[in-house]
Amino acid sequence: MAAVPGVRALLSFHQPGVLLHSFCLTRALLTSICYHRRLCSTTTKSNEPQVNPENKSLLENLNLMGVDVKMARQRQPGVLRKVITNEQGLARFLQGKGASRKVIAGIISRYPRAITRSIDHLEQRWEMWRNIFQTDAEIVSILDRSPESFFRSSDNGNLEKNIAFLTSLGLLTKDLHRLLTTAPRTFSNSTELNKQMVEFLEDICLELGGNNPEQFAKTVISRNLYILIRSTKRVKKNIDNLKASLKLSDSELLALLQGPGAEILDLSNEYLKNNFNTLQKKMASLGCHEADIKNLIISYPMVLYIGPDTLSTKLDCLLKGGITMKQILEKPKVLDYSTQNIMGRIEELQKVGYDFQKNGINILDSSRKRFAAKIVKLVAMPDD
DNA sequence: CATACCGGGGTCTGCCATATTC
DNA sequence: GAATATGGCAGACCCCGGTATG
Repeated sequence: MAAVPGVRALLSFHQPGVLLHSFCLTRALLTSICYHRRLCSTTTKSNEPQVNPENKSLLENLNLMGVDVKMARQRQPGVLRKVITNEQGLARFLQGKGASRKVIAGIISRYPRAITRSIDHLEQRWEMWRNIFQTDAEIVSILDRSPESFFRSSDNGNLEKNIAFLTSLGLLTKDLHRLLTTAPRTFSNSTELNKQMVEFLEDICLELGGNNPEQFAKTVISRNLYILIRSTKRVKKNIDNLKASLKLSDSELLALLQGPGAEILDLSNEYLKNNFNTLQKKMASLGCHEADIKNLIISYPMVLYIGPDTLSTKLDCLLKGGITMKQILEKPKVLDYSTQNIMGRIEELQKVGYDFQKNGINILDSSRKRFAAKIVKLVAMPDD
């Protein structure tokens, strides 16, 4: 089917003609001279070309396709020196899936090795992705977003094993869909690597006295879709740090990890530690006790996800609006909303004379729709 | 009926370093 | 020994609504 035009394109664009050949020699010579000039102080070796020349017809081809060749060269220089490539086939293939010229050019610019994949390979891989996605368009949008996720591995067998493995964990198609959408790299990991993370999570569960490690791993993964593209080293360090800095018991930690705590496990170690320290300082300066900090983090670990600056301005914004730290500690979910959103709401509420002390702050933790509806009512009946 | 509680959902790559393969 | 394959890293929230409850 599509393989035929692919092959034709391949042939028509890479005929090793005489002109091309002589160019290659010149190019090779120049490259070799440059190479030696740069390294002459340390090298006194042969005059054979050390680096193959770039494939001129390939470069022309890519230029015609609108590929950013400079970018491609910077990322994967070796690809541009290959004699046989499949850029035309790839382009046709992707076009057939609904990708625009611009998207295709962007894909090749950012991940040049894509043009080394055969049509058969592409079709097979696409089919496997299509088992999880409803439409080609969804896949195209992910390739546009992150070409590397799709093209980095040439091992379709491994992809198949990954899908089988993830399914065997009890993840449903719906979960796989979310996983592949959010963290497509997971599927290009070696199955071994994914297994390591799952086993690591299961071990953690057992160490902490849990009795359903499989369920634990599954829960953590579906709560934090990035887990599988992080190193076990990183996740382990975060868990250790949380345990130590919060002085958690095993069962407390277990509950935290399979609960809302899963969401912060993939953060970089330094970032998480740093956020913890700033939060601690900030809260201490606001008169909170150590227990308050622990409670806050256990009930709302996402507070550690928020960067120091954001968190600081957000808290200040709430306090300035007449809300107390005690209220925030009781309803930490208000911190979920953007500072801008909170600020706007506080302003609107002040206009209608809303009393946070009397009515609480739950109103800040509601959807736009609900908030707007509430405001309408408050305007109509400002007293109650 | 309004609100409080609670859980779910979207989204997140592009680069560098090292290992492996050809 | 090059090109490829794979692992790892830093980066850094916000929003919605079903449903129990009172």
